[in-house]
Amino acid sequence: MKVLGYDFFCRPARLVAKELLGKIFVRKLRGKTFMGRVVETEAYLGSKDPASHACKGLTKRNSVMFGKPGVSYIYLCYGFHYMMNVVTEKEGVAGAVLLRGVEPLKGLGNKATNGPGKIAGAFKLGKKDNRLLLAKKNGLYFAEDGYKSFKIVKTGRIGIKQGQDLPLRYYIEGSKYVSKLKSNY
DNA sequence: TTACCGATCGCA
DNA sequence: GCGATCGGTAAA
Repeated sequence: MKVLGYDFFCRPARLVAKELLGKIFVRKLRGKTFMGRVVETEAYLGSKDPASHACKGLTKRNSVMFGKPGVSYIYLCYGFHYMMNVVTEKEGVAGAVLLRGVEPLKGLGNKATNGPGKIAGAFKLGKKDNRLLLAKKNGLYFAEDGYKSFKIVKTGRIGIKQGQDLPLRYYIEGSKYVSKLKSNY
C-alpha cells in the first residue's frame, strides 16, 4: 500500500476531500493498529469559508491550517469530541479536510465510526495528536490500496451554522458508515 | 479575567 | 429535543 504524502495533500481542499474517499486511514498506537476506509469527508477553506476556523484570519488554534499540508489538525469541539482534519493547500494558504465517516477495517471492534467525534474516539485521537505530520513513522497516515469501485456523492455540509450551502461534503454512495446527523440528506 | 459558543453525541 | 462540558477567542 502506498502512503499518501505531501504531493497528495498540497492541493485544493475540495479536491483532497473528494480523493480521500476510499483511501485507508491508519493509526498505530502502542503496538495496536487501527484501520478504516474513508467514506465521508468535508472540505474547509480559508477566508472565503464562513464555517472554517480560518475565515477570520490567523489565530493560535488555526495556524496549523495555514501551515504545511499533510499535517493533522485535531481539536476539541463542544467540550467532548475531537475532530480529525488533514491540512491541505500549499504552505501559507488555509485549508483542511474533516473526516466524518470511516468504515472499520481493523482494530476497531464494534466501535461506531460514522461521525467525526466517534472516529476520533475509536482511533484514540486527542490533542496530543494535533499538528502531527501524517507519515508512517508517526503511526498516523493515509494509504492508497487501489480501491475505487464506488460512486461519490457531493452535497452541502452538515452540522454547522455557517456556509452550509457550499457543496463541500463528499461521501461514498450507499455506505453504511456515512454519518447520520439530524435530518440528513 | 470573564463570558460566550461551537465542524457533536446519546439519551428522552 | 436537550444537556453535557471544554478551550479558543474577543471584549473589558
